[in-house]
Amino acid sequence: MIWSRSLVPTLRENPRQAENLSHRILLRAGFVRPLGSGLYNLLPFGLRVTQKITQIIREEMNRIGGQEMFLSALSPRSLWDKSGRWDAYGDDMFRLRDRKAQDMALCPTHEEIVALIASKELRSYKELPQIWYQFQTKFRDEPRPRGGVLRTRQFTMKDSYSFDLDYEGLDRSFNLHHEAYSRAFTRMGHRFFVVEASGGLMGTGESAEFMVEASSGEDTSFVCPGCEYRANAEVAQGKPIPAPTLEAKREKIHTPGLKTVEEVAGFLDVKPSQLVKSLLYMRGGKPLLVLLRGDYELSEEKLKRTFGEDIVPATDEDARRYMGASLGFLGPQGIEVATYADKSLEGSDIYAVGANEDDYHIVGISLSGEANIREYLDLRRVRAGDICPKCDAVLTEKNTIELGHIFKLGTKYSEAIGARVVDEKGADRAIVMGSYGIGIERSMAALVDQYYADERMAWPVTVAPYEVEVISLGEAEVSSKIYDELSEIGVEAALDDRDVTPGVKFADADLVGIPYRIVVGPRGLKQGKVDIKNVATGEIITVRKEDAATKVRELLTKEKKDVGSS
RNA sequence: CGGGGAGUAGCGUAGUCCGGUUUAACGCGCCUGCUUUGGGAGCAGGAGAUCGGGGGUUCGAAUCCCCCCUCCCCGACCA
Repeated sequence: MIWSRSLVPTLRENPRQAENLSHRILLRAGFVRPLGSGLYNLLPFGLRVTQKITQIIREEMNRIGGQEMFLSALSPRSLWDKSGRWDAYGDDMFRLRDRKAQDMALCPTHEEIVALIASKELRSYKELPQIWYQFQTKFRDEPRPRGGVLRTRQFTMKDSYSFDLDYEGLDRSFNLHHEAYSRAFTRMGHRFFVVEASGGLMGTGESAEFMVEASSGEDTSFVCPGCEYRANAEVAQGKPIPAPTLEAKREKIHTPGLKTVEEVAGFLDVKPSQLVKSLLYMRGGKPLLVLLRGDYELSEEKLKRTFGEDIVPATDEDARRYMGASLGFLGPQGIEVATYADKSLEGSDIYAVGANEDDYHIVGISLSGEANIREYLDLRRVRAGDICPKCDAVLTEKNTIELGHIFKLGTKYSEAIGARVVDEKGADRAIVMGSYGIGIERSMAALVDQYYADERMAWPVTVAPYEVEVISLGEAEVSSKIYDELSEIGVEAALDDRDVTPGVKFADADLVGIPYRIVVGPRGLKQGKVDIKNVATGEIITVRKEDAATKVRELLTKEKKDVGSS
């Protein structure tokens, strides 16, 4: 790569719209350019990094027997009607109409497509298991794209799908993906960890996410410092922080207009943890009351997983009809409504609650005495400070970027689309599926978060846009000779031959992050020598100019081996 | 969708509150020439803007009023 003839549009200043680190650096280094909200163009350097990421994943997918395909990004509505996702996807799906007025979707994912292929092409259990994968542009009309390339409306995904006869087979395919992902992310240089996760729109099977800690991360993970427990905030469990027991006689108190936990607790002079939040929901036309300790938040995700997707918050009218009071003054006593409590309330019995009468609360009520609780469930969102569910350490909260997600689907899509095979007894069975995804551009951004330090980037050698950059300080002849030698021995080199001052070249090199640097300048050449710098460590070695190329290759070979084995 | 912020030359900004001395300014970048070259060079000259769009008020609008669009951040939402 000859710099003077290439497009590497670095920026001297921070672009106004870029607030988070990885976005700012990718922009300034000339890797990406925005096109619209959640839309990006990958420029040459950005493309090279994503191609290397892609190739690593491809190798690891092939290693577990994955077969690469390339599926259509455009698909007819009928397929999505079969799975119910034409409706379920809502506004997140890009839809369009063809010239014959047929509804089409720009695929946000490809379960339906692969299930269709399976339904047409797979007949017998003897053809299983199969793993199919692809690198594809996905389209999702996200409500709020953010973080540059971290969450976009069009992005590249490695998605794969496994097809097994039974759930034991699915476990094997799932584990194979777990291994492939671990190897792939390790080779890319990610310092990742794996968390328990939830499936969201995909379904309800077991799933795990591969996370990287990052300041700009938009996911929250809880990590136990004492054991191996790691979970996405959506599913994380924890033992509540113990709350002091409320010492109070039962008393009804006038609390006009006070609805929030802070207002009520402050007025009643109790701790938020001594208050019960009574949250009314409606499911299938029937009311359902959820009780929660005042200092915790409900997890909508857990609520839906426990009671079903159709559960919705009650309106004020619902509250009046079933509870006899407005939202904000509800309590668990003296009512007929089905009541469930979060486990955070188990630690104590006496609490302050809404009186089920507008503008009144009751202090000192006994849940065991007056509330008809059907079951104690895990319904709250865990907080930093909660106790690990598996040991006694205190959980810590981390901002994370989700690199990949592996997910046990089961037969949801194979049933819907009719992907079936006969088993060894000749009986017809729905194929058991799994689905697995890695966001490619996001993986690049996450690496910036991990490897940008001290005002400079240093990509891991396995994914760097180029392996070594030759900086010519007015020494065109020697520089291009070294560059040619590097190219000949198979090292990916960039030659900065521009007619600009040294400062500009060094500044751009710091942004672009090529991990090795050969500086060819008059100072060293007096002794016939050049400098080789390892950008990440800052270590500089001086070698004879004739030896520069082979020395760099040697360093690279060693480092690549280290990355692969770590 | 709720809340906040921002659109002025390729980029970063000032000017906007309080309309007119601004032919819309400054830095960087860009072009030409000379000098310079181990961390974002110096001098001289030059090009580049219908001030996000539309409408209105006014003798006069980047500046005031109305409508619209776009982008960013927080939240809701989200394989």
